[in-house]
Amino acid sequence: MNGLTIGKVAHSAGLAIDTVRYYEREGLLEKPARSASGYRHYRPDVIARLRFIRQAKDLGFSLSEIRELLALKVAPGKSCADVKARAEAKIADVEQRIAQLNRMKGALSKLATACSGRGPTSECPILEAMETHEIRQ
Amino acid sequence: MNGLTIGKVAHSAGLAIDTVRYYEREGLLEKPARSASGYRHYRPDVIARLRFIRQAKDLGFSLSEIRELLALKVAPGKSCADVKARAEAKIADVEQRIAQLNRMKGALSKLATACSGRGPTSECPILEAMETHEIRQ
DNA sequence: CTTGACCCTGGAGCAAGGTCCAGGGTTTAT
DNA sequence: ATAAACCCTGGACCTTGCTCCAGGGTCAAG
Repeated sequence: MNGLTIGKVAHSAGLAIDTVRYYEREGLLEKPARSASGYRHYRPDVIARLRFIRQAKDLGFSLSEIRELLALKVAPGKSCADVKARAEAKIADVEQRIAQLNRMKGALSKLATACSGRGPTSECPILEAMETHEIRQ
Repeated sequence: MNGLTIGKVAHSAGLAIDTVRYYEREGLLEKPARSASGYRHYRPDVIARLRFIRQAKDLGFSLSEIRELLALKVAPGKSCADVKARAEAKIADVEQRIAQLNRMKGALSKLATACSGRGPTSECPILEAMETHEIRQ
């Protein structure tokens, strides 16, 4: 057995083996080939996929949102307009998140510089950010 | 009873009443005043606080991270350098997230324009983003 | 040819973050 | 003065996203 076993891909992606099997069950990963003895055998590109999943999760996407992101691909020929529309919706969502994070960053910077300054600063500048716009509808 | 009851603040923040009580138990919200009959009675600024919590959660912060963010305030006089250091650490984290999201956005844009073009596009351009850098340590 | 490191399945268990009663008071509109 | 709409507490229950066995094969090194 000289290929990519589950232990190897899990390790390269920084995940537990059980997590990889869990993602397979949840449909985030397609079922891999099996060796004669039943061992899972992966193609090298699943590692990138697993890393993507991990990072998207850290960014606050749920597994079903990630499933949708991964499903967005140009299946040559059909439903092209549909793919485009969905991609654009995701882009809008991502932009909202970025905007929120920028507001939060602004508040944090204000807080960080408040110390050096002298005047009284607002009790909790964090709350001044994020006042407008919503995420996820 | 003409003040802000739990139902009113929950509704204005877009949360369920039970969730507001839950946040109180978890220490994200300080205990409000009570009416003679035991009803919670809030000051108007909790609404901003609740909205902040909701949005930070949507951005992928856990309740304990949010608790830390809310605790960052200039307590006049002491531990100022400490507050500053913690704020700067949060800023770095936020910047990482923004960078990740920008990469994801780039991949999505590529995907959205791929349709209009003609050449064969990579099977799943999403995976090309996010290749580098980690979030949360 | 055995010992240790891996892999398999199925299912229980767990932490976070809510959500939902039951059972019982309070307020307000009519 | 009574129904409808709220609020209270305490505790059970639920969904997500893992994580951890038990019980049993497989593979590589010495």
